[in-house]
Amino acid sequence: MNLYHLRYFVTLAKLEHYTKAAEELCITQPSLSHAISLLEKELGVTLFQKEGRNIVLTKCGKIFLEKVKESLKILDNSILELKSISNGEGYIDLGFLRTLGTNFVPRLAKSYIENNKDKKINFNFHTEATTADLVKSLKEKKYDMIFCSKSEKEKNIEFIPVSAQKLVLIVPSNHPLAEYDSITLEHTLEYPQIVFSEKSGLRHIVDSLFDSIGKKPTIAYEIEEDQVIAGLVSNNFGIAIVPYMPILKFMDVKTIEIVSPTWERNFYLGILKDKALTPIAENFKSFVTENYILE
Amino acid sequence: MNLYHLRYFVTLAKLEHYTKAAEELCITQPSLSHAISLLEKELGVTLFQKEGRNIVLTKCGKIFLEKVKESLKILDNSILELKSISNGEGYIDLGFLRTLGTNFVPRLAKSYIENNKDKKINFNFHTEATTADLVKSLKEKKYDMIFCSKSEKEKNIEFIPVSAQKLVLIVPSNHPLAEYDSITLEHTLEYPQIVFSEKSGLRHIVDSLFDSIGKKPTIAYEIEEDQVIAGLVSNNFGIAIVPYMPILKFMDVKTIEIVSPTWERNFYLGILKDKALTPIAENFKSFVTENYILE
DNA sequence: TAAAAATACTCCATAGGTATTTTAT
DNA sequence: ATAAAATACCTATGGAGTATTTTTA
Repeated sequence: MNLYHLRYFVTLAKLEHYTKAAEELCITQPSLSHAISLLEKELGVTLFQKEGRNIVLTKCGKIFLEKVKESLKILDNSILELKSISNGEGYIDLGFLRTLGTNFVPRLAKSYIENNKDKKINFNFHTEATTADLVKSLKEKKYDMIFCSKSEKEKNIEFIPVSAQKLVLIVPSNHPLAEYDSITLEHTLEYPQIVFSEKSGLRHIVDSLFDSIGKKPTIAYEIEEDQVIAGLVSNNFGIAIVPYMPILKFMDVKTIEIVSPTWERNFYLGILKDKALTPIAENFKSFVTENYILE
Repeated sequence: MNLYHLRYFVTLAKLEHYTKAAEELCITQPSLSHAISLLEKELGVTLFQKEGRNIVLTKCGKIFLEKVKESLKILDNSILELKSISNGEGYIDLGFLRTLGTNFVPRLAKSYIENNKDKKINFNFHTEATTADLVKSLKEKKYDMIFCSKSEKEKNIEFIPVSAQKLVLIVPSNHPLAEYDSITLEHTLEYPQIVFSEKSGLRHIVDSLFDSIGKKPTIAYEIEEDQVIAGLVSNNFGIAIVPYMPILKFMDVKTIEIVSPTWERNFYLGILKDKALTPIAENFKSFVTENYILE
């Protein structure tokens, strides 16, 4: 038996005519005749019988036809899928730190999809709390690649620097601090602050920065979303310490660099060195390395 | 691509080891290696990658594996089914007159199944009201064969005589009529009779027999089941006219031939002359022709 | 007699084999 | 040094072709 023979069978069953089927299959009538008789011999049943000078499917032929069609359909769909994958379509399993999920990753994915509008591309987004967790999952092949911090000890993961995330102070544009371009954390203490809610990983980071200078800010509001915080700041609800994000340029807030204590978080694209990437993952990697912007 | 290649792929995916997989497949390692690389070339993606000195499935390999397994399972099951059919297993689509469904067909089918206990055999029973209907369906290939009356005009149907069904009178063994071996319908009139209920096709037949002599019997009971009628007769509830059936020999009733008016119904096994029968249908035909009993 | 399928044979593509090299532990 | 896979090359099976015969409307 042979895949071609099965396809011959399906076509012959459809047309119930050797000469026409052979023509459609681009083979000769005797070849088709021979192929089908081999199939019948192997199965031990007759699939077609003569009726006058034509042929018709037998009962066994009908039983077989149903299943062969079903089986070939699954196979052919899968082949098509793989061919589309080889053409750079398909999906990427992307793992990343939750903190990158609000801004960096969505923007990057959107931009990649827009740069490949002709292709069917999907992302499966997976977030985890720590780089260690991400690295573990990456090694288990759960993800094609991850966005995370650098882990020096992982020798078989390639870490490509992608983006540095800094903390900045944002204040309303009419605020007394708005005249500064840089500032120390100490100077923020006299104004009520809008901070990230306890749920956010960033809350912990900002808290420990204040701990490092042995002070606590006055909390005006606790909010989850960074953009909402920026919105409140621009409307005079307080000042806030947030990760730098491009959208701040377009909002009515003053963005001020924090010079002491400094905090900077560098992010990397992590890929298993010896793992064969799918074409789409390879493309995405190229896209990221060619377009990564250290803001 | 090739069915063998797909099977090679599944085995290799299972073992993730060329040498072992080649051994299990009874081919050499380079042949397997070559076959898989052909498959990869055709699909345009890599299915396996080296990991140390061994190999593992890639993401594409996993996607493909699922579908190939699914597809081959359907195909292999169907091949097995056809092989079992070629071995005389499977099912027979049997059409017959409703009147034969109470006795003749069930007994015959049961007997055939018992004669082929080693094989998985099933009957799909289909009843229709008239021989004309059955013949129509047979020609439409709805049935493998039918049990019906003879239709002389159907030249491309083979009618094999199978069983002649006669009407007989049954009376309790201590009944006055029990001394006779044959009788006319006229002589039954003076005793109350157990007759088939209106639902039964036989009621109509018996009624028209009485019509032909211009009389009506005294009805004691109306019953659907022929065996129940025989049971009532043996227990002195009345006498009855029923089709002859072998079980009467083993019941406490006297069976008396009706000599006037006579009624006999001959049944035939009808098979399309130019239709290829499945092995099981062929077997069943032989069984019927070798064992048909004209009682 | 003409249309269709089956049969007989011939040939070449390719699946699979043998020998060897490359790669990684 | 050894286990594993890849590569190069060769052989032979069987799938498909050509020519012809058989079947039936």
